[in-house]
Formats: sequence, structure tokens, C-alpha cells
Amino acid sequence: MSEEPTVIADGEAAGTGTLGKAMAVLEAVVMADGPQRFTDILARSGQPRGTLHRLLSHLVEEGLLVQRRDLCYEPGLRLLTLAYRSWSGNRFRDVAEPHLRSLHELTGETVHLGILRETEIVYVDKVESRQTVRMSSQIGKASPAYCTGIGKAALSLLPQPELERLVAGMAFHAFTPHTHRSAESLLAEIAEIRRDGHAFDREEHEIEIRCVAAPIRVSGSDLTAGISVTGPAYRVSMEQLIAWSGAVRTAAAAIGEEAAIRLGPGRGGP
Amino acid sequence: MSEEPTVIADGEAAGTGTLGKAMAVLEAVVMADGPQRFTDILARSGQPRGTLHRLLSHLVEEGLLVQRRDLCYEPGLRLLTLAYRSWSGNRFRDVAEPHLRSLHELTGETVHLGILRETEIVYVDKVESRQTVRMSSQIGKASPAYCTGIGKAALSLLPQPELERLVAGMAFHAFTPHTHRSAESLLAEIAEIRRDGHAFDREEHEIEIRCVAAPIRVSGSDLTAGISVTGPAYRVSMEQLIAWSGAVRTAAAAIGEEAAIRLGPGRGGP
DNA sequence: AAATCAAGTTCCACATACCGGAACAAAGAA
DNA sequence: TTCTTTGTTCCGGTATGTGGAACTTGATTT
Repeated sequence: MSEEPTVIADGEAAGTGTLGKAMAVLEAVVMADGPQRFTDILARSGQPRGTLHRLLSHLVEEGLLVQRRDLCYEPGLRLLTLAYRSWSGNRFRDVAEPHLRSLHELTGETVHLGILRETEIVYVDKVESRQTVRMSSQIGKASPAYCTGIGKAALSLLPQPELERLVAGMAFHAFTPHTHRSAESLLAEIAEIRRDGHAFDREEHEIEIRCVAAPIRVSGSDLTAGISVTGPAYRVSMEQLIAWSGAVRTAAAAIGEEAAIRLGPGRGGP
Repeated sequence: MSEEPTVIADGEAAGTGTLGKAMAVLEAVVMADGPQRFTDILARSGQPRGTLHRLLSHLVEEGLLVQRRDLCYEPGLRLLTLAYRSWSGNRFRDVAEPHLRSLHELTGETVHLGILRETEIVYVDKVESRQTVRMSSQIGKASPAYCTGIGKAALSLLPQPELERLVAGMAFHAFTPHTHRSAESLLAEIAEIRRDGHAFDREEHEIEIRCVAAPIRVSGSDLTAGISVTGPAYRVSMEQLIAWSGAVRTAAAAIGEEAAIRLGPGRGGP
């Protein structure tokens, strides 16, 4: 029984309000690695037994969780369905898609579309070179902004105070030898990115994986996003990435403009 | 102002409890076709103004919804992230995947994996012949069980009383001229499916689209699922589907057995 | 300009429904 | 059997959500 107690609670305070608590519990189950027993969740969520039990019942009732015969809790199908609707109905993704395709045709490598959410990048679409292994995996995946091309590109669009607020809250985990380890080095690179209009991932998140990315600004909207072309280091040199950077910037700009028109035609004010 | 009032509320009673109400509102926004104004949601949800406003605030706070500058509400990214985790961590899908692949190699057509949820089939995985148009779309999509091959196959596994309860609650929408229009004809076909061990979709959901499907039963679990091979009518004859039916049944059986072993090794109750 | 209307937000007294400690079952382990 | 571990139920107290009504804000009309 020397297993680490997995500490208690997650970093942030358990959500406020009834809904917040329910979502915190849901997330605890969904983000866990496998089916979770009542006691596991109890330890991780920090909720009192009675409360937790009721929350779980409600989540099951709503189809957000499923309780198996052996009493373990698992994510329910309703999440998938909700996500399907919100993905397929996403106008921004729709606008961007043809541009992703043409970037893919130009480069032959994998192209990603990501949106910044706080301090993370959420991948929203992807055009793959040739179905490598996993199929559509990765859509919906959230990665830290500071070690991904799209992430750094998107950060570069933020006003300095906002950027600093976000950076202050980051925990710099060293995924590879090339990952940023401090706010200073990250901020320094972001200054360069602002100047150049594009960002690189030099094997910072995953070893042997590189990318070029450009930020997308949609005027009239406060969404911050980016696209990237990604490839394995053995096949894609830094020179190659630099050669592609212009096309990536152009595509990003085009997406931004088109989205501004088609997303909020009736609103443009600051 | 002769616009139809979009009636009020959805078919089912607004969810019970605070979480239920919140989810009903969330669903109202997600299932809608585009960004929703406050008043739209007000009409559809049937909640009082004050209550609805607070619910929406909480949903936004939780990242489940986003409020744009023009005050419209849209699905937030958190749904995608939650769904990504629950999809990629789904053991059943994982077990099934290699079997989907080999079925695809055998047939050259699109292969689906779906799980029955009440009266709908939710598509959980897919191996596509050759990236037709939409990429991974469709994962998470929910379709009526009575007009899809996997749906009818899955229904055939249910005990008769359960089946009849579900069928009683179905509204038979005629998607095509071949769609079942009554409980009787559906139940009759399900009897055949039980006998044969496989089901066909004879252009019942979408015109020009056919499939063969087989049900998956996982002993020790109460999940009911199925797989199918789908193709366009001009390329895939009924004779062809019949020829594939054996392989589909075999794959389904293999998935069911493997899943029973790998899903709940410590439980085998009645 | 003033008046009118519509859409969205805030307020607050009220009671619902959530809270959570503690008692209660159920199933293994000693 | 007795003890322990795990999951479920109960119930009084009150925090929390409820929802009608008043209040902004901005557009449209007179």
C-alpha cells in the first residue's frame, strides 16, 4: 500500500456552484486512465461521501457517466454526441478546412488547426498525410501552449498584459531537452514570433517532431487560433520548414479574413 | 412575425435537478444549428428568464459554452476535450479496432462500430475506404436504431420486453421509401435478424446506401453494440452483402469475446 | 429629439433541493 | 465469528438555486 495517494484534488479549486462540482467530478472520471471505483473518485475529488454519491447518480442519470456492473464509473456516450454536434457545427473549422487541405497538398505533411483556450491549445481539425496509425485521434486533444508551434503562435497575438498573466500561471514541464523551461525564454521567443509572423516547434513537445505554425486572428471575435504543418525530423528539415513558412502565414491570414466575414457579419465593433 | 414559435421545449421533460436543467440548456444550444441568442434559448428551453440567465452564466464559466461578442452562445471547447479523453480512453473501441481494420481490408468498404443507447445508435469508430470527403466526422453521431443496420442488429440482442418498451417509444420517420414505418414491420424484421445473426440496411436511412451488420454481445457487460460494412448501392449489391455477412458475424463475435475478457476480468456475474 | 419597443441583465425575498455527517447494508478478510 | 473495507441511504439544516419584476441598453419609430 505504498502507492502514492495521488495527492488530493486537482490544481484548481473545485468548481463553484452545483454545476461546477458536477463538472469537476465528471472531469475527474474522464481524465483518469481507466474505470474509476467510487473510492478512487472520493479521494481525488475531495467531496464528502454523501455528496459525491449524489453527484455521481445525477451524472449517470444524465448519461454523462455510466456505471458498470462492477460499480466502476466510465465516461458515457452523451459526451461523444454533444462533441460531435459542436464539432460538425463549428463554422470556424468549416471555414478553415479548405485551407488546411491546400496546405496539405502543398507540403504533403500533416496540417493542424488549433484554438487557444487559456494556457492550452485544443486541436480542432487535422488533415493527415496518410492515415498513419490512429485515425481522427487528437481532435479535441489539449496540449500546453508553451511547447507547441500553434500554441506559441497564438500566444504571440495576445496583448502583453494578458500574455504575462497566462505565462505566470504556466508550469514548465520539460517534455524534451528542447522544451522551454522558463517564462523568460518563452517570452523572448514570443517577441521573435511577433516580429516574424510565424513560430517553430523544434522538437519541444515530442522528440523527432517539428512544425511551423502561424497565428490566426479573427477581427471582431476574441478567438485566438493557429495552423501548423508538422512532420518527422528525419524527413522535414528546419530549412524546409522555413521554406513553407510563407505559405502557412498566407493560409492563416486567409482563414482569419474569411472567418471574420462569415462568422459575425453583423458585428465588428471593438 | 409569422415565424413559427418553434413550439416549446423538447420532447422530453426538462431534466430534473439543477444538473438536469443545465444539461437541457446546454443541449438546446449544442443541438441547434447555429449560434443562439438569449431569446432563442429562452423560447426553446422554457426556463424563466432569470433562471436561464444564471444557467447560461454557469455554463460559460465552466467552458461548456462560449458567449461571443454579439452575445450569441456557442458550444465551448471543453466538450471536445472531454470527448477526446473519453474516446481515446475507451477500451471497447480499442479492442474492436483491429477487427474493423481487417474487415475493411477484406471488403474495401467503410466499416463502422456503434453502441446502442436507448433508441439510438452512437457511432464510436470508423475505418473509411478512402477518405471520401468528411474525415472523422460521424464519430459521436447518433442515428435512430430502427433504420440502421447496426441499430437493428443491436436491438435484436435485447430481451423481448425491453425491445418492446423501446419500440413503443419510437417515432418512425420515413427517411427513404424503404424505411420501416411501423413497430410491426420492425419487430418482424428483428425476428429474422435473431434467426440469421445479421441485419441489412436496404437504403432505409439514406438512399443509395446499403450495409450488412452484426450484433455484438459482451458477456458480463450490459453494453449492446454492433459493426457494419457500408457501401454505395451502385457498387455493393445485396448479393455482395450476403457474401460478406459471414465475415461480419465472425468479427462481431470475436470482438464480443475479446471485450468480455479485457473489459471486466474480475467480474462475470449473471 | 422624444417616445417606443425589444433584448439582455440584475435584483431580492422565498423555498426548493442540495449538503454532508452519520447510520446502515453488503461483501470479503482475518 | 468478528473485523474491515466499500458502497448506499437517510435526514435535519441551510446554502443555493429560483423566478417574477424592475432596470438598463440600444435600436427603431414618430
